[in-house]
Amino acid sequence: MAQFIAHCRARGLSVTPQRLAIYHALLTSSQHPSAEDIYRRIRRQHPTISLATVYKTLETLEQEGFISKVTPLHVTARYDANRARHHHLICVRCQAIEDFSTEALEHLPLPQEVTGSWRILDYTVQVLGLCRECQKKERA
Amino acid sequence: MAQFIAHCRARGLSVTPQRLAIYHALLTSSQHPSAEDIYRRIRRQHPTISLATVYKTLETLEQEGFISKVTPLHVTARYDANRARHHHLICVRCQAIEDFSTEALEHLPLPQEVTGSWRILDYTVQVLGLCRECQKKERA
DNA sequence: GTTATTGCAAACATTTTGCACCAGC
DNA sequence: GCTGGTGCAAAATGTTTGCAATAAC
Repeated sequence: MAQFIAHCRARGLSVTPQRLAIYHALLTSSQHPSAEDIYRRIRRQHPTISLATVYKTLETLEQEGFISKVTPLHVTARYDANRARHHHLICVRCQAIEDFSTEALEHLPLPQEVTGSWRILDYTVQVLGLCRECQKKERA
Repeated sequence: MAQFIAHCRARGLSVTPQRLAIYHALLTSSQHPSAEDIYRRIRRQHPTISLATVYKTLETLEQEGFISKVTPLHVTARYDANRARHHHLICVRCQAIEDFSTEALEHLPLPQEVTGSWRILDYTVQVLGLCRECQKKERA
């Protein structure tokens, strides 16, 4: 948390009670809360905080590399009729999704602690990166 | 497509032009369209179709196992302050998300065709399954 | 004092629902 | 004819934006 404050100072970001509370809520939660979850939790200490502030702060924290969205895709659902196991390349810039599949990822070694308690139905690898087009645009 | 029709008949699902068009649009698209994309594409042939029908049909197709959502998480964004590489166990029943990490998944062998054209920034494995609690409830 | 942040309200986008009409079986 | 599907409109949900008041620096 001291490191967080130092980082904010260094980057010219105000250190506000709201910002600290939001970051603290995320740090001390193991349940991948939604913006709404965080909002409800924080409201006890900060009764006037607004959901919009939570969203804005989460965006800032993500830009600064402190947190990440667990749903890296754009919010809108995307559908797929490809029924074979395959993985996704997701362009972080233009949101394009490309399939790939490879024998090398057919039988991932999931640890015993996972297979012991969960019943596994399926898995996919989500690779984040820049597609060929967006690499060009980044250089421009 | 013939197999699709046969499956619908066997399951007591009506074979409607709209349903066929939606499934066809998905089959012949490699770009993981959204509901809106499908809607716009189909409207040329079916000018009276509604977006609600597209959504309802997509849900049916998913239940029947013909398609899947590329965003398997619930629509709301979930956040994470864990900065180390880790993977997600997602319960398909209660939406819980649990982290796990293992040395075995630290350096996944991505194929040359991927690393050759995309600039890879990160990846995570998304495992879908039933958590311990929901396994119990399923049996009940 | 200046700049960034907050909190409100309103807008926006996506998805779901209720219901009357219609089509498939 | 019965059942399930469609299409419309309205509601619900999640997220973003504009802006004036306020707090951090």
